[in-house]
Amino acid sequence: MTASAAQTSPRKRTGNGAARRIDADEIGLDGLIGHAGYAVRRFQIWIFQDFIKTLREVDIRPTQYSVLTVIGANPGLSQMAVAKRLGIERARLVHLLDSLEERKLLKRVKSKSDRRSHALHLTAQGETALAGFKRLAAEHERHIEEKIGKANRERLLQILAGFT
Amino acid sequence: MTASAAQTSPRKRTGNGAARRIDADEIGLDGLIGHAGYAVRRFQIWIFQDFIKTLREVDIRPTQYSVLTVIGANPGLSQMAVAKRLGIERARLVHLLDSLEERKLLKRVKSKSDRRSHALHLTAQGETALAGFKRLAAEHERHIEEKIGKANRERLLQILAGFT
DNA sequence: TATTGTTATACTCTATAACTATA
DNA sequence: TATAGTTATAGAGTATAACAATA
Repeated sequence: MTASAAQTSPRKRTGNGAARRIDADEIGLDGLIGHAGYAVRRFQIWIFQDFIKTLREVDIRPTQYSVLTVIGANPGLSQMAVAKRLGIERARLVHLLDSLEERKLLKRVKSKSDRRSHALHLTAQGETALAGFKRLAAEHERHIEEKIGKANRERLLQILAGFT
Repeated sequence: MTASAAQTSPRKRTGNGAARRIDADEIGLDGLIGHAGYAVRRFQIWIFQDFIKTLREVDIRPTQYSVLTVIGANPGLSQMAVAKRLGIERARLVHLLDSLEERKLLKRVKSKSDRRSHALHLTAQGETALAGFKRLAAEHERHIEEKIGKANRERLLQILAGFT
């Protein structure tokens, strides 16, 4: 990690030293270089944008995908359990589930053992749809591989395994 | 950082098999494991929370820090240039600058060469304050090292260097 | 015509608090 | 009492569109 991030780009000579237009790639980041948080944030934005674009045809966003995947793998989970596992506020999960339920991808079933809670299940339609979402998500992962390299993606997953 | 994040927790025996309470760390993520986006997003949330906590005493958030750092390293930048460089919407930057200007950390100076634009500068007070913010930010980076290891943090920065 | 800074609107997400029905 | 789900609200943050001043 060196101190300067400035990629060289052709200097524009305008004849007016003071007013020269400065391109974004000429601007130094100074202390921001070497900040893991900044790099991770920019990378995360890139990843989400690619995910959203790749799954646009099915109108599924990253959080919706994570909710469906976890319920698919653990049928009968309560809303609290899903919220805790994914780090989503339970108040926010209510709305996420509302929209997924309206789209007939999952259903809330009254729990018999604890009548306060709902058991969450994918519908048959939801199971089928999720399989399609997963194929598109795999395509998205390949985009990441193309961007940073297969080995780097693997290494990244190893480094961050503790945060899942 | 091992492959499994599950901390073992005492199983709760209720005598009611069907209704047993499921702890968050018992829930499988299925397809989410192996998704770079999910791991990166969780990591990014952890980093931002630690940054906000570490710089709470000076009331500076990650985006504010990045704006001050870039202006400090490139005095006289226009709002458009800062917005482009950091990937912030120019409409959003207006409000960010408003609050930083109210706090006397920076000032907008009318550009003489292009009277549409403002040249951004730190105030003397802003320079001094930024030095303190940088010390706290460095402390935050050490937290990351403690969390994932020094070598892994370095490797991460290398992998993501292209996104800054 | 195009660009800079600004204002405004809508939608996503986070963070809380409070309410209800249960436990 | 405490918990699960819900509703509501406020503040970030993102995404747009439109406007005035200026290029």
